[in-house]
Amino acid sequence: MDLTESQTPIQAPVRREQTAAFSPLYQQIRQLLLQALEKGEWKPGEMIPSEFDLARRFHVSQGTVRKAIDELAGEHILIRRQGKGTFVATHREPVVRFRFLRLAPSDGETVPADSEILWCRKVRANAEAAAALELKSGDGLIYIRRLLSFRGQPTVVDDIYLPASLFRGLTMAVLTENTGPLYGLLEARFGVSMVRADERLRAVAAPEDIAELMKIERHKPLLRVDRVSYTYGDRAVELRYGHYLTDQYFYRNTLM
Amino acid sequence: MDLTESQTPIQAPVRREQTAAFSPLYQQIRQLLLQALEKGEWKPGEMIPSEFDLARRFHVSQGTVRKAIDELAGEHILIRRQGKGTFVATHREPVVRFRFLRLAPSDGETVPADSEILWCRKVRANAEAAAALELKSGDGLIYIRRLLSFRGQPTVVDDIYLPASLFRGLTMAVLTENTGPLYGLLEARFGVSMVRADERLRAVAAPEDIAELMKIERHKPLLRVDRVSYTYGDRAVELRYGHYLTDQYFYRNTLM
DNA sequence: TAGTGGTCTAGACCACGGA
DNA sequence: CCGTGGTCTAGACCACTAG
Repeated sequence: MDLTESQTPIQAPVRREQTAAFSPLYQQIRQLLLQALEKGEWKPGEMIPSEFDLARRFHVSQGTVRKAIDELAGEHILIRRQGKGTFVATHREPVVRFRFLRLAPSDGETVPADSEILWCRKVRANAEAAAALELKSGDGLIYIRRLLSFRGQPTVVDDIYLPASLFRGLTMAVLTENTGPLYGLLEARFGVSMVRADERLRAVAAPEDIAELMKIERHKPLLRVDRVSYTYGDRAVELRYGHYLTDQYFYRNTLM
Repeated sequence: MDLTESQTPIQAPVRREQTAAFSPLYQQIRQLLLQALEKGEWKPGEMIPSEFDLARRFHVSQGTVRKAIDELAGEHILIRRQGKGTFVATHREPVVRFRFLRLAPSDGETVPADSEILWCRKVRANAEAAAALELKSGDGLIYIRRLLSFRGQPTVVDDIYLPASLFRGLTMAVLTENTGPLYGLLEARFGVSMVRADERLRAVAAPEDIAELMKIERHKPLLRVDRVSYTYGDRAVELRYGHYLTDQYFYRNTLM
C-alpha cells in the first residue's frame, strides 16, 4: 500500500528542545495516521498496513506505531482484530451504529429501525446552524427530515442539517435507495466519516407537526436531542435535532 | 506501604496452557490492584506505590504494571500525575463530579449546585429496587430525597436508594452536615467508591409532588433519569431516580 | 537532586485467523 | 504454515514536581 511512495516521513524524529511545546513521537504518528485517513488513503472497512510496515514508513519502532494506533482504536476510529489486522471503523457495522443511536426498548427485545425520509431540501444556514457548523450565515445546507419507526410505532423524528458543500449530489433519491444507516451512506458516498458527536438533551412538549407525525397528542413530553457531529480533526459536519418518543424506549448512557 | 508484608504474589507468572481461558499478566495485576482498592489499602485521594515498587511486589516488570495502571486510569479509577505519582480517584474533586452530574446551563455560566436534603428514611426494597441492586425483596434500603437548585431555581429532584447494609449510620444529620458531593461522603465515610453508572433517560410529565417542589405546573415535561451506580467489581450499590427541569439546563453527552 | 510518571527502543515469544 | 496483533521484558532517557 504505497510504502515506497514519497510521503512526508518524520525525518529525524523531532525532539523539541526542552520546555518547548513537547509532542511525543507517537502523537506525531497519530496525527500522520489521521491525515492519511482524512485523505482517504484507507477507506472505512479497509485494512491499514501492519504495525511493522507503518513503523518502517514513519521511521520509528513498532511499539511507537502501536501506541498511536492504541489511541485511535480507543477513539473507535480504527478497529484492531487480532490475527487479521487493523481496520478503519465503518458505520455500516451494527456495533458502531448502536454507539450513535442510543434508544433501547424498555422491554428487552431489540428491534431494527424502519426509516422513512420525509423530505430533503436545500436551505440557507441561520445564525445557529452557522455557528454550530462553523459556516457563515446563509451558506447552503441540505435539510433532511426523517421518521424512524420501531414495530410500526413512529418513535423518532430527526431534522438533519448538512453543509451542502460537502455533500453535493445528496438527494431524496439517493437517500431513499439507501438501506443502511445514514452515516454509512455519508462515509461511503461522500467520504465523510462521523467520529464523534456532542449531544444536548432536554424534555420538551411535542410540537404540533411532530405530534402529528408520531400520531400522539400535542404537548406530550418528548426527549429532544440536539446533536453536532464531527469528523476527523474535530470538524463539525452535521447538526441534528431529534425528537424521541420515550414511552416504550429510553436513551441509554454510561457514566465513567 | 506494606511492600514486605505477606501478600499473595503471583508466584510463577501464570502462563495458562494453550487454548485455555487466557488472561494476560497485566490483567491479573489489574485485578490485584482492584482487590487492594476494594480492601481499602489505598483510600480515595491517596497515592499508590510507584510503578517500580508495584513491579517488585507483584514480580513482574514495570511495563506490565504500567499497562495495568493504564487501564485503571482509563476507567478513571486511578489518576496519574506526572512527576508526583498515581492516585486513587475521589469524588471530592470537581472534575470527577462533572462526570456524574451532566447538567450544564444553556447560557454559558457554570454554577454551583445548592443541595437540600428533604428526607432520609429506612424502607424495604420492592421488586424493582431489589433486582437493580442485586438484593432480595424486603431488604433494608435507605431512601433519600433531595432537591438541587441552581441560582435559587429548584432544578433537580433525586430519589436515592442505598442498601442499608452498606451505609449503616447514614442519617439525615450526617447528610445535612456534609457540604461536598454525596458520592464524596459515601466514599470517605463508608468506603464505597462509585466507579461507573448506567443511566436511562426519558421525557415524562411532572408528577404532582415534584411539580410542587420545583414550583412548576403539573405535567410540565421533565427529563427523568434512572441511574444504577456501581463500585469496584461491577457491584450495584445505588439506585436513583432523578427528575430534571431542562428549561435553563440540558443534559450533555458525548458519543464516541 | 531525587523520585515519579512518560517515551522509545529492540527483541522474544504467544494467540489468533486464514491459507 | 505464515502474517497479523498482543504480551512481556530490560534498559535508556526525558519531563515534571518538589524539597
